[in-house]
Amino acid sequence: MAVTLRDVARAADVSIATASRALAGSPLTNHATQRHVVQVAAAIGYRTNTMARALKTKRSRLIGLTVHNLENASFRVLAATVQTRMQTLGYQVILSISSDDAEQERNILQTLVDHGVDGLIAVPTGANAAQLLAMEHADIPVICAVRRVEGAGLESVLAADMDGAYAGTQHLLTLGHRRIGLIVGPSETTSGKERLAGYKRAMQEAGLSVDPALVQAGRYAPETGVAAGNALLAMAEPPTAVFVANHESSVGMLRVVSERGLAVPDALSLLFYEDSPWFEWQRPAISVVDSGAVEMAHLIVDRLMQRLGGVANSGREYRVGARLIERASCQALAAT
Amino acid sequence: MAVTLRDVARAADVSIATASRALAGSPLTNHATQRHVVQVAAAIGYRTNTMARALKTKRSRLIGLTVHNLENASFRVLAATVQTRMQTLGYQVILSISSDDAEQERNILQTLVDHGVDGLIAVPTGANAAQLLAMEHADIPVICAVRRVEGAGLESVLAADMDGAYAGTQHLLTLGHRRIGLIVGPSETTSGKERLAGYKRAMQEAGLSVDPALVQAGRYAPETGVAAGNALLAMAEPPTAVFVANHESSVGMLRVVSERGLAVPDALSLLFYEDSPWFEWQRPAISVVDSGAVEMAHLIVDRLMQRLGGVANSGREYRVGARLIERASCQALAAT
DNA sequence: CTGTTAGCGCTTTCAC
DNA sequence: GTGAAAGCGCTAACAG
Repeated sequence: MAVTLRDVARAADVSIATASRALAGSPLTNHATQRHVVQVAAAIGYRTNTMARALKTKRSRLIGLTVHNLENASFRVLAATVQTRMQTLGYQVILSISSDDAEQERNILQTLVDHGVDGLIAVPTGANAAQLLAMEHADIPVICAVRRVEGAGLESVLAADMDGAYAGTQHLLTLGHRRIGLIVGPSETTSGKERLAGYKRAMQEAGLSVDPALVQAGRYAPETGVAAGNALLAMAEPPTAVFVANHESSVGMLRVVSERGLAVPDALSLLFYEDSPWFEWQRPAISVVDSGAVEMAHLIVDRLMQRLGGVANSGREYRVGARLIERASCQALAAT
Repeated sequence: MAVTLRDVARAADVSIATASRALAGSPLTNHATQRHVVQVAAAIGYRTNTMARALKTKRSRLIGLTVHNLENASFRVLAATVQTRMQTLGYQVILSISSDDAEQERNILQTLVDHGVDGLIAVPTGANAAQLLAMEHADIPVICAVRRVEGAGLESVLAADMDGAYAGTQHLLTLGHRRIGLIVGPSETTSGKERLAGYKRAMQEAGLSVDPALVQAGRYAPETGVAAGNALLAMAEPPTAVFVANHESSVGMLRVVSERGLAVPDALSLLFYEDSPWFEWQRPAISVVDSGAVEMAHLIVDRLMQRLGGVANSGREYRVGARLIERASCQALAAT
């Protein structure tokens, strides 16, 4: 059997209550006994039983983290960063993968509540607003990450997708490009919608009309990249630059470019979205609009810690600014 | 306050013990009362408090999972697969990232024990054998994944790296290649050592001597790929095929090939290790020796469930066979 | 088959 | 400042 507080108390010749206080560093303890107890505890290898403590205090020092998957770079970085930081803050994270499925998410949330998590960081599917709200109501702070839950008043930290797409498009515009292809996510998704809006805004501000044939929306998958890329490059008057604002389809686009033997950036400028180690090592290295997954993760942890510390739900939405990383895949359009 | 077993008992007009049994589906319960209790419990929204149960039963239905990072494809797949399957089996997973650091691993293991995990799946650093053994001793089964802990007698499921490298090399040999470059991991790592051994065995069986200049060992990082790739291709008599058995350096090698303008597979055959979506979408699609991360993950879960079910530690080492996936990057060497 | 009872190991009033 | 005692919500003997 493991050594319990009772053993510590006995060994230190104090009451179990005093032992508890001493270990908790309570201010109502004699400094000398305090040190003594701590020392004895260490000597006999005492470890406080988290289950017992959780049962008593209703604080498990566990937090839940749900993501759609671990393949997407943002989610992966989120998972790694959140777990690493929470660990140093004395919390453990229970990871769950929802596959962006509402039903699965529902089960996960229930289980997480059952396990008494103190807080939740969720990349939500968007479909379980009521349940998320119930958690908040049960004093379990929830922070939405990357995606938002419409009208639930939950704190969320998101990427500044509209600004990012705007900045990316503008970069291409500044380089002299006029026919700029866009490959983007489905318009049902927030990021798909917002990135498209950013692109349109930049185009319009530049006095350009948006050619519908130039914007290709599709699932976040490599296949989208090849279909959209081919559609774009097969046009009678193809774009001189393509902005792939759909991370997963980047590979697909890369394949199309290689199959068509197009030289980047001479024959075609390429700009991707969300950085990945691959892009930097690619030849030519790919310029990207990075959405700041690491920074988002940090902000998320900061927000959760505030909430865990007792700060009320601000219901606020935070945005982490995108950043343009110029590498070698975009070139000024040669003057005609 | 949440609804407790006491509330269920009261509402169903039975004792708290009977309620407990009924909910647990104990065979010592009248079928009618059983159903009644279950029904009442559902009606009033009862959820068993896992902390209380854990305190009593010493079973938390939590398992620990430690990986070096989430970037490596094998670890990532392991994490995703393990969590998904364990969830369906009624367990939650506490994820921890060790960064392949012995000290961090030590802290993590301690914390996991403190949280009362029922079992552990670890990609070990190899440095904390004693602690892992102590866990086994404390009736917490541990399964080592991907890496082994030397002489600890822990159950491990590993990739068949020697066989994989052998098969890969042989594939190239069969294609007529004689000068085959190898980029491999550090010889301090099991996989580095074993893959090198597999390569050597294949070469020797083919009656070829191993040219030391043809084998380049280095860290699992892109940089290794460019350094090693350049070293190989700058040789007076460069290899006609390169086997990159160091996953992380694949990108680096790809860059070198592209910078040198080498046509794959015409001028150089390329074979990678551990599959990644990128390889399939690359043009030409890259052939790989896949180490079967998904299969490993499943076997790991199976083993852990056995152990959790009471089966004793077999101390056995399992190997999941590698599989050659032929795509378009390897070509028969043109007859001279 | 069901109820009573005794804790699991800890925190936290409440007295002293 | 310290101790005694009362549970947190649950399971598991032990009786009946």
